[in-house]
Amino acid sequence: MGTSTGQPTIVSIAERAGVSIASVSRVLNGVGARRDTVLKVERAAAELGYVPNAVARSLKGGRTRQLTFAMPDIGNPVYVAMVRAIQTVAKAAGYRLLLHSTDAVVDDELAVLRSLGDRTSDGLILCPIRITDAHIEALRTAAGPVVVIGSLPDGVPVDSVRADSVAGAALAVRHLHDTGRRRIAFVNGPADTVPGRNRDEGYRAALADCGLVYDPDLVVHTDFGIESGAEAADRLLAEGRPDAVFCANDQLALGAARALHARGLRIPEDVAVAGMDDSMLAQAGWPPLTSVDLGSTERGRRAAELLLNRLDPAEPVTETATPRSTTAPPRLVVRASTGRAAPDS
Amino acid sequence: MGTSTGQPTIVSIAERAGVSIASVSRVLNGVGARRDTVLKVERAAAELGYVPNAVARSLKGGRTRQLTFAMPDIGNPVYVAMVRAIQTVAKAAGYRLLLHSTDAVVDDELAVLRSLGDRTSDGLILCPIRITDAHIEALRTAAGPVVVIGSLPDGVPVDSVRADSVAGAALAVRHLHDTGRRRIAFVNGPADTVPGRNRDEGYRAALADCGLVYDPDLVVHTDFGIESGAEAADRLLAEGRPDAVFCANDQLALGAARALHARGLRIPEDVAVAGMDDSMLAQAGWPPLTSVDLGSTERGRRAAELLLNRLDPAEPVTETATPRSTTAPPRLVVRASTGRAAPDS
DNA sequence: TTGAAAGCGCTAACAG
DNA sequence: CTGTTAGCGCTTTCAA
Repeated sequence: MGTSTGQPTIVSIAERAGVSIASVSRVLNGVGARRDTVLKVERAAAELGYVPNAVARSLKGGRTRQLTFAMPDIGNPVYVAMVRAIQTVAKAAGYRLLLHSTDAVVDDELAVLRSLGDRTSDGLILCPIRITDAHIEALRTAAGPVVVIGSLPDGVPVDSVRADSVAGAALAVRHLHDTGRRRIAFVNGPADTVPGRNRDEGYRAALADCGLVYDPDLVVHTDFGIESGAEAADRLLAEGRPDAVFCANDQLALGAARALHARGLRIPEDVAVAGMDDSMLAQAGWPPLTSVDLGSTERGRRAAELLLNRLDPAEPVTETATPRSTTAPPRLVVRASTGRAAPDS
Repeated sequence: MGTSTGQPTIVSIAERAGVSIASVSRVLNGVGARRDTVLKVERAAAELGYVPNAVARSLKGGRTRQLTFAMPDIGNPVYVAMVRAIQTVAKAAGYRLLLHSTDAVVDDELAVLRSLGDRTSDGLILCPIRITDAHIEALRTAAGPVVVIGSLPDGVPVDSVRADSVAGAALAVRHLHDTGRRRIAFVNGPADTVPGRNRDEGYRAALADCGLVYDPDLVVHTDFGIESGAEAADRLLAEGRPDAVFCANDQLALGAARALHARGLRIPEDVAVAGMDDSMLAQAGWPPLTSVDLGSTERGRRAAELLLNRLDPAEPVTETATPRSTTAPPRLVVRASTGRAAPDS
């Protein structure tokens, strides 16, 4: 029965070409071989429709040429931007991208970290929603290179890429002040997350900077999402009489805009609205949303580059290697939602 | 010097536990073993922090427990919805998800199909932008199970999941007619794609159904994207005086809405706007967009299920197996952008 | 119940 | 330049 069923392997090629499997391997990898050997092997491979088995290669070589990206929720435009950037860099370097949605479940994030040990991928980019002691421990003992998108405490030997949401929030608040707003409300995300705390810090700092006082009636913490933004804005409108609403992300801002529209308030004449992330959503609404770009794309790109760099044989991961950390600068993108206030206001 | 460096393997465990690697494997796989053997092995494994090497397992078992999803552009909310659904199903079944952005490049799609032969993943979900003869050929000779999200010609032995954009477009047009519109413009995507043709078909059929005549001045073909939608709407407004604009996806609709706002036209009082896909964008704008849900999530889910079913050892892929095809029913989601026309119009 | 050994498909060291 | 062979880490006969 000659050749057995199934996919062709180097053995089938060797048989067909009448050479050894070693020669097949050499030809296929472009290592030296006699002209007619090359020809025979190439012909046999083509006739058989041979495709090298990547799994066998990985086992032998110890590398899968796969990268893993784990983030809380692929439904969030911010993570989509990251995926896109990472995929682009990975593809260019000949790596495949493995996607993991953790649904913001801590145990899931830890499981992903541990699963680095199964050698399924050569490295991991992790975007945790929160960093617990368990995270730190898992990061210390990770079985392979990891890059974290987010803020890590000092002393954790892991590369990271950060957003500067303190500065970002400040950019937005100052811009609102510059365009004449004095009662700047703030719809923030959960208070117990790193980004939440940072944005709050930026908001307060910028207020002080502009000579405005912090008014608790003008601040709401909620979870992310359009509905939450609408509810939060409703509450603020009733209590605080703001002339601007600054939101911790674009979804919240879109929700706030909806609430304003529903009340017949004009944006930006009556109330200005600004968001954060400058996701694709910022341009979706009406009026287009002023937003602070925290560099999602840039962070994804840099994270992928850092990781690939660690995978580069020239720069092996050593316990003693100093962790590298870069911060993507925020950028204010001004659109119609924060035009000048109406003169009579 | 005793145990060598690197990750622990079954060999290190065997040494430590004082048993053979076969016993280690058995214990780790829950196959019968004496009580104290089990204990010894489990202790050694725990102490060493052993994680099974998935690559070696794959080589032995011939399955990677990975699925590949290839689509044109992860930036498009429709594909994000699919990724999300696929990831959920895959995760539940113990499969990882490999993501491939083809950037709508045909050669890239074909390369992905061919790469099925490298055994990197057990199956492929492909969402092609267009189906060429080369696609058909590659699908016929695919080295593993494939599910196509899109419309395949008869006779191609591949499972597929389709959207019914003909019926979907008709739903929207009839709804616009029902709410009193009579000059219903249509901003469609490229004419040379299957979805483009289908939507056009649905539009024409529904017009006829409603007793309206097809007016070329009310139809524009463009590519997808917010800007394109705005430009198209501008052109239509100048030439056709429509009282409704139906768009082939939500991005176009958002663009159209922007153009209307910019001209001071009210939505829906002066002009109604409807989109397609019912993506997250539909709820982002103001007013919230009426949109036809073509079942992106549903299609992703079904595609993943079909694929997993083919991977199930009980139902092996046979050349003679009849390809299965399901169609996700469209659903009209009515929101404020298509409220009744102003009585005086 | 256990151990020895074969083998998944490939690469690379070593002889010839 | 070419063939033989060992081995990547694991599962799975086959004997003992």
